[in-house]
Amino acid sequence: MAARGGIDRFPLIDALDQAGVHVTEPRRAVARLVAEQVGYFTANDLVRAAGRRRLPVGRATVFRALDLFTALNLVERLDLPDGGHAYVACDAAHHHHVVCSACGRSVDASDSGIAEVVAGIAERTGFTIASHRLELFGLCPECARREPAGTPAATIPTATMSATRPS
Amino acid sequence: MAARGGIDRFPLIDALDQAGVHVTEPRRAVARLVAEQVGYFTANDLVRAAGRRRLPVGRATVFRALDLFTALNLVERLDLPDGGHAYVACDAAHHHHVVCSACGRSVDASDSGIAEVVAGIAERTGFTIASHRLELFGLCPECARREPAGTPAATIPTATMSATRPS
DNA sequence: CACGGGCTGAGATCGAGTCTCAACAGTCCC
DNA sequence: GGGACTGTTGAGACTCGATCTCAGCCCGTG
Repeated sequence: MAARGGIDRFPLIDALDQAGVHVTEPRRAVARLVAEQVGYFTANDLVRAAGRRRLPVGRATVFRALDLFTALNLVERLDLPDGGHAYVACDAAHHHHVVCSACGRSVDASDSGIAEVVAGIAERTGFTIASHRLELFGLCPECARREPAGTPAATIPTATMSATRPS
Repeated sequence: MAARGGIDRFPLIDALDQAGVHVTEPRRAVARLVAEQVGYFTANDLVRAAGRRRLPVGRATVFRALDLFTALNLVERLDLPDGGHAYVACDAAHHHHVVCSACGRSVDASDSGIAEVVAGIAERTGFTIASHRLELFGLCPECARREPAGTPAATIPTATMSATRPS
């Protein structure tokens, strides 16, 4: 529930504009829904949310918009351990996410230092590394405080984050 | 199926044994199939392979066996860049995978250096990182030689990883 | 030998994501 | 101002990977 009720200008929408993509009403609606999500969300979450609020967006359009956002690096795709997929809104710059497996919140983490690790692995294996993905999961400060280590109360399945980027 | 003279013994099967799990014929069959795979494979690859060779394994059993193997860390689950899922057989020790996107071969890579990166991220974000996973995609030395950088892997022979999947 | 628990297979079912296609909207050109 | 064009949309059918159900079977145990 981020900035709501304001003019329809979100970073997301600005970015669409800048990317030379048509900013249509359905896309705006999806962008708004994305901006309101806390933590990660699935495509179906958006479809349901849109339906609940009678927004003018069809299911296919939600998927298309998410594809578009993903292509523009405005949202990042998560791979849940259960095989499903989810998304998180984020900056366009390449980075990784640390996902709280209790509340689902996701925080950006720069990948400082990983480049060297990747380079090292490339050298050792002889592979030409085209992209990498780093997945981190654990507990955010709040949840860690609420559930001292060891409490298996986490209801949300451990989400694994993946930011695949061409290197 | 090759070695028919004697009891089939694979590291996989030994591990099942040690884990106190029943080593049944279907599980043995799945283990054998897994051991025969080159590179990564999907659950469906195994199902098809089993069917092709008339092995006594049902679809559900393949999935169950893979779950079991995954739980025992005998097999690692990969999230392919295209959102699909695959598996690779591997050691139980923690490590990472470098996957060739042309031939599908997967090589283990020690995670030297990543621990520091993860620690740094944990410190910066305040998260308690429970686990991490790093996956690297690129070209193995052979494929890189065959397809010099820049050449789009138009004719991917075996496993396709980013484009279409054989139907 | 009888019993009980775990494992199995076949098929039904679920559900995420894709594809098709006609209709529509916004933009550009004349 | 009008017409044409291109890109977008929505509804729903469809695909296909994955899971669930459930009765039957097998193995180890007492």
